[in-house]
Amino acid sequence: MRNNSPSELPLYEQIYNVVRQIPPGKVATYGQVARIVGKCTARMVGYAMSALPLQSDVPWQRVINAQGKISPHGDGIGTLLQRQMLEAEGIVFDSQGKTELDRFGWHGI
DNA sequence: CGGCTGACTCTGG
DNA sequence: TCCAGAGCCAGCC
Repeated sequence: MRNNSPSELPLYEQIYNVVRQIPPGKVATYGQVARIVGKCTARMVGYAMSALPLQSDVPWQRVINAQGKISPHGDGIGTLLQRQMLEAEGIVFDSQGKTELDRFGWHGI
């Protein structure tokens, strides 16, 4: 097993590790991921996501803000792409671009 | 080694 | 309901 010693892994990698655990069709908030990692804040998660390319092994698209909405980032291309990918997974957005965390929110493992 | 940047969240008005 | 400010930390140049 890859030593699961998180202390040896960079914080960003720990965050990515948690994000990879989010199952398809579900979404998690930055704060939620931060809470699972237990040693970083919601901002750290957002910063870590920004360091990821649009195409990566990490389902960064499933990470949204506490309002259940997608935070605008980049030129907006990534934001729109995120919404499209989430819709492709079955996530539904209302006219406000908001999703129901109560229904699609990830509860953790 | 110093400084800058960044996809959040909360509270108050 | 919307706007503004503060707190927070790691990675990169």
